[in-house]
Amino acid sequence: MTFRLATWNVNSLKVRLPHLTDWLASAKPDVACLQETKTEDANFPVAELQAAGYQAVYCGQKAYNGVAILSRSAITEVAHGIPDFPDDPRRTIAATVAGMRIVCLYAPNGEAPGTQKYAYKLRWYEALAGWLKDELARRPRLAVLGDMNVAPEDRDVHDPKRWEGMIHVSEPERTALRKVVEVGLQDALRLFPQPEKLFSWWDYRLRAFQRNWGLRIDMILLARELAARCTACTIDKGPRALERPSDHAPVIADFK
DNA sequence: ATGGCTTCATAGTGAAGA
Repeated sequence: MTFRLATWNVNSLKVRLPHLTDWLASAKPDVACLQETKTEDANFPVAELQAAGYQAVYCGQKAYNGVAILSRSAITEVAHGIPDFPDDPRRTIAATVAGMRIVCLYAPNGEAPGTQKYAYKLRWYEALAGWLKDELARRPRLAVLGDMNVAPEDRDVHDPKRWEGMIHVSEPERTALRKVVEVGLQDALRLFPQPEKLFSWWDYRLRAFQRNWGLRIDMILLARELAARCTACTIDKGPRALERPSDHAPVIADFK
């Protein structure tokens, strides 16, 4: 039996619903984690996704943030927020699907080094690492998917010199992400040989997508047991090339 | 490349994203 996990920052579920349902029909993920739904729970498109074959758990708000987990099979043990972290909870949702613990994340943007939002991003990451360490100890079949808002290495940046020290690339952010990975996770994309210049986000401006001026900030992180079963990890640039796209592309991982 | 979109909340523009 094979299994497909995916993550996609849709940048407004309302605007992107046609792209999402088309993509679900073609990519056929068993589980899809969504970020930046920007949708209050009362307005979540439950019926449309049900018609597409997916049940959903979600936690959203008006205008900003919002996360969801879609699944073809039953979703249980839903949890919101990072335990013991006094934060608005609409950046994380976790659930159990098919014996796997799925954590869906929308990491803070951070604005720029030196700002309050940047300090909050680093605090959020520290709390995340603590939570995931406990989660992994309790649930070894752990998969963490989402928009991490950090490009982990220079090869994940189209122009590292240009981006040096900037938001998404600064050393404190990279250290913060590395501490999350080091609780016992592996970056699924790097389990396999990949082409160079592989990104998951491109600025809306300046025809950045056409020029492949991007960053790899969306990822799938796997506990050892799941990494051992992972057969492929790819970034699906298809939806980014459509009219009125999300600025992010989906990341997909396959399992045997 | 030094911002030149896009979204949302609004009812003019401004905030925020990355």
